[in-house]
Amino acid sequence: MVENGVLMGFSDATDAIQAPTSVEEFRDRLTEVTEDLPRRLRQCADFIAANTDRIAVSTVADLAAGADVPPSAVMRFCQILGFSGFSEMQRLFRGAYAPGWPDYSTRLKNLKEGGAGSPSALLAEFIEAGRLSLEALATSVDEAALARAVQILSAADTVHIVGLRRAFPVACYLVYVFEKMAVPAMLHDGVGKLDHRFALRRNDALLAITFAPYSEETLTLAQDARARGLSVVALTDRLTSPLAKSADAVLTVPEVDFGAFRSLSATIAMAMALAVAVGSARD
Amino acid sequence: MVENGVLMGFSDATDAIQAPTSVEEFRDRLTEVTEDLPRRLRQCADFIAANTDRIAVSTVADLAAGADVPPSAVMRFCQILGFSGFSEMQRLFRGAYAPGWPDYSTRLKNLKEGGAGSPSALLAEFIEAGRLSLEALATSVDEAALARAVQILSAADTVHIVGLRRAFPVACYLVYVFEKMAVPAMLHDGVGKLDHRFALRRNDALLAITFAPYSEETLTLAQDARARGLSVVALTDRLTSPLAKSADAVLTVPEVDFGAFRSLSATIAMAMALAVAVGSARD
DNA sequence: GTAAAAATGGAATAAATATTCTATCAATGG
DNA sequence: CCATTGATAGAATATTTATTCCATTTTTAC
Repeated sequence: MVENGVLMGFSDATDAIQAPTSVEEFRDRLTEVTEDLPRRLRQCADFIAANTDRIAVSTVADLAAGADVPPSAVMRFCQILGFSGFSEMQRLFRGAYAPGWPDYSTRLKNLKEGGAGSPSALLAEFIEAGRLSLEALATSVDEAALARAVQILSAADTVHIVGLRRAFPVACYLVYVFEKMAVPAMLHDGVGKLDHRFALRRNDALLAITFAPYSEETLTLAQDARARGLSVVALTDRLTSPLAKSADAVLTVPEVDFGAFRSLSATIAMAMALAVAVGSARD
Repeated sequence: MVENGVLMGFSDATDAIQAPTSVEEFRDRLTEVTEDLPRRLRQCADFIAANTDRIAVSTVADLAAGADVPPSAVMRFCQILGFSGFSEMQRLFRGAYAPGWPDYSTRLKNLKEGGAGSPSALLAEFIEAGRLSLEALATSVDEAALARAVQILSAADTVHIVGLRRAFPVACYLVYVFEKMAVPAMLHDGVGKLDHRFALRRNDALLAITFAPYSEETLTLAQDARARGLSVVALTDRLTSPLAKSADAVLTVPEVDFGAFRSLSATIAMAMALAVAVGSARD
C-alpha cells in the first residue's frame, strides 16, 4: 500500500492523501476537521465524537439515525476523514476494540485505585456523592410541598431568587432557566452590595436558597419578603432550617457531602424540576 | 429447565426452549453444553469461549476461520445455544457493549412538550438524568487529561475561570471552592461588561467552561489567553468543541442536554474533583 | 437578484454477510 | 457388513448493509 505520489504522478490533485491509522490519529483529525464543516456533516462529527466507541458495533444506518442524518451523509463524512468508506473506518475500530469494558461500579473501583489523593480517586468520590444524593432525594421528596411551591411561584408576578455562597450557583442556574422560559425572574446577588429589597413587590414571590451555615443576608431577605406579604419558597437542607420559619413552602434536599464540599446534584435536580414545572404552568 | 414434553404435547420434540438473555447466562449455557458436543461444534465452543468479546465485532466467517470450521458449523452452533442464528447472538453482545444511552433527550423533550406532567414526575426525570450523567462520566473520563489539567492549574500563579450562561453556575462554584482552599482564583463574569483581559498574566492559567452553543466571549478569552502564552484547560461537552482548539488539556463531560436544560451533575462533579485536586496539590 | 458551487436526501445498485439446503461422510448398533 | 442416524462441508439463496449516483435544495459569490 505504498503510495508514492510523486512517482505515480497523481492526475487529479485532490488532497486525498489522508487516512487515520489509529484511534488517536482519528480523534485528532476529527477535532481538526470539525469546525469548518457544513451542517449535516457536522452533526455526524459531533455524534461520532460523542459515541466513538460505538462505531465498532454499529451499522451506517445506526449511526445515521443517532446523528439524525441520512446514511449518505455518514458515508460522505467517512470519506472526508480520509477513509474509502464506512467499512474501512469501522475496521480501524474493530481492530482496536479492547476487551474488558467495565461497567459503572467496576470503573469506579478502578478510578479509586489511583491512590487516595489522586484526581481520579477524587472524581470517583464526587461521582459517588452525587449519585447518593440523587438517590436520597428520590426517596425523600415531599410531593405536597413541591406542588405548593410550584403553585406559589406560578402565581407570582415576578419570581425573586436569592442564594449566596455555595447556594449561589443554584440561584444563577434558576435565573438562567427562568429566563429561557420567559418567566420574569430577578436575582438578588449582592453585587456591589446594592440592595434590591424594594424590588420586592406585593404580588411577587421569593425563592430563597441556603444551607448550613445559613447566610445571614438570605435569611434577612426572606423575613423581609414575608413582612411585606410576599409568599416565600425555601430550598434548604432540613426542615429545622432557620429559613423554614419564614417560608410558605419548604423544600429540603438531602445532599451528601464529600470532604468540605457539597455535590449540589440533588439541589440542582430539584431546582430544575421546580423551574420547568413553573415555566409550563405559567403558559 | 423442566422439559415436560409429554404433558405439554410438543409436536416436534426438539427441546428448543432456550435463549440466553445476558452475557452471564450465555457463559453458563456455554460451559454447560460444551462437553457433549461433536467435534466441529466443540471447536466452535472452545474458540468462542476463548474469544467471547470478539463476537460483537466479528462476522460468521471471521469466527469460522478462527475456530477453523466452515461457517455453517458456527451457524449450527448458534442455534444449539438457543439463538435463531448468528445475528441474534451477536445482538446480545452488541447490546451489552453499548452502555445504553437510550435517546434520553427525546424522552425529556416529549415530557416538556406534553404538558409537563406533575412536578414530582418531572423531578424523577431530572434525578434520572443526573444519575445517568454521573454514570456516563465514570465510564468515560480521560484520566490522563484530568491529570494534565490538575498539573497545569497547580503550577499557575493565578487561576482564571470563565464560564457564561449555563456554564456560569459551574464557574461560580469553582471560584467558591478555590477561595475556600486558598487558591488564588479570578472569575471573569462579564459583570458590567468590564473586560478583565489584561488580568491574564504570564504564569497564570485559564480554566474555560462552555457547552454547545458555545459562547463567543468564552472562546475569545481562551484564544486570547493562548496567544499570551498562558496554559488553558477546557471543560466542555465534546472533543470537537471549538474550545478544544485553544486548550492544553480538554476535559469532556457527557451530560444529557437539550435547550436550557442540562443536569450539570457530571459537570459539577468534574469541576469539584479538579478544584480539590488542585487545592491539595498546591499545598 | 442571478449564476455557480456546494451540500443534501433518497432511491438504485453493489457488496457483504447470514442462513438454508442437500449431497456426502462418519459413527453407531444390530 | 449393512442400515440408520447424526454430523459435516460447501454451494445456493436470502437478507442485510454499504456505497454510489443524481435530481433537488441550499448556500455562496458576484
